[in-house]
Amino acid sequence: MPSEIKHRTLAAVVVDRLRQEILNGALPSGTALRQDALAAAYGVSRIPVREALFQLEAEGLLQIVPHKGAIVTTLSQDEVNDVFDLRVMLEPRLFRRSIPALTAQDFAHLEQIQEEFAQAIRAKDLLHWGTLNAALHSALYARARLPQTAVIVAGLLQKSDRYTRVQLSSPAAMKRALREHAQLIDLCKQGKADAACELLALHIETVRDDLLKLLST
Amino acid sequence: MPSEIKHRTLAAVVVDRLRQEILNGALPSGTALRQDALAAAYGVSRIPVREALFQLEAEGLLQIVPHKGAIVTTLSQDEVNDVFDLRVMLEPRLFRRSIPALTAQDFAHLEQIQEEFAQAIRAKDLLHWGTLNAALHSALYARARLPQTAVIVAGLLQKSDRYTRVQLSSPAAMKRALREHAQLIDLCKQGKADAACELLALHIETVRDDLLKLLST
DNA sequence: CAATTGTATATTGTATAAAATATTAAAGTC
DNA sequence: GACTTTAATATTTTATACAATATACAATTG
Repeated sequence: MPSEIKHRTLAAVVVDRLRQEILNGALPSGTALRQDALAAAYGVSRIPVREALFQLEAEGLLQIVPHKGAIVTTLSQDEVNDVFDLRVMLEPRLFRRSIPALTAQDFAHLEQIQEEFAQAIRAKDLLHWGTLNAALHSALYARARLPQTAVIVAGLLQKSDRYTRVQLSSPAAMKRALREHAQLIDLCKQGKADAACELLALHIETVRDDLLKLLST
Repeated sequence: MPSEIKHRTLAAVVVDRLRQEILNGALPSGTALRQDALAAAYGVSRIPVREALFQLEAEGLLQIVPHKGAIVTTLSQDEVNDVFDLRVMLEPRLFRRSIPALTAQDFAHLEQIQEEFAQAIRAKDLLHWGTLNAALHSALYARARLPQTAVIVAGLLQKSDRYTRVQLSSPAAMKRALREHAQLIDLCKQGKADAACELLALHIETVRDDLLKLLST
């Protein structure tokens, strides 16, 4: 049964696969997840499936009702607004503390993500686009040394990702994000923290507005 | 089985009891939790214990290392600062949206918590003090209709509670909190949102400063 | 003697099976 | 016919048993 080389726990493997399917939209909002079916699909018993479900509930992707089951959650328009408002508040705070401490290695990492980003756009690979977007934002905040905030923002990025990757497939929007990310990195290198943070807030609000425009139609 | 009146799932019962013990300080930071021992102590099998551990890890109270075990986490002084900074940013936002929508029933609930609060102070019952403090803050934000923020703040309140209830046992600090809570409720009733939010931020910062003073000595 | 390798033990991770609970359908009563 | 009760079924929850992994320590080798 062990198909992979890595010795991670099965529960962790199931978490990753289930999360991927939810974020992809393969398991849309409202889908009821039956432990038996998931266990059979992944070729494991129900114990690691249960543990995966609990973790994903903690991440906010599912809601578990005792003795009834797990369903994939949905975010209302108000909740989407809430998520992006929080991002506008929290991400610049991380960014400002991170900028002066970013190393050459960090910038190399950022450039690498940007490269993959551009490739994903060329290949119209919108599945990975969301993940890369979250990775780039996280990389910008790598040196913030605010672990509590970082964990919260990582969760918000994931929730955003779930919507942007499904809705925001327009090449124009993706290219604009790429351009703005490049500007953010440039401003970092120049140490222009104020301008960078201001642009970051605008960047997040731009994505939010694009998303809300699509959701309202 | 020391089961309660209601038949919740055993995992949920274990979660509550373990969390209580961690917040109380009965299980101090760094304590290694062995599944077998916990199962024996609570008279259940290891399955609900495991699920409880996973949930508490998601809450940030434990860290689980695969195949090694779970240990009770600790918060550095920087992390405590981070938590309180987040509270200062997020709680007034909830408060402002909640104030105009608070009902007479909400105020009755607040008064009730205040009464229990005062009783806890008189009885020097500092174990419940932290829980009541979190309950009162949450009640202030009951009508904010920002579910994502509410979940995050609830987590922050719990993390704060873990420290304030152990360290901040001074009757003077508790009485000051009681007085400031009363002022907050009064300002709400008068609809003075700006003043209320300003006082709330000061209130949180006051608790933070008291706590840091104790931690530094 | 230092380092490494092998073995014993303890602990966690997973599978299988039994118990508890909710849902559905049918039967009976008014 | 509508409503309640009750049996049947499906699903979740928990317990027990087994497998995998890590840790500690002894044994071996250079």
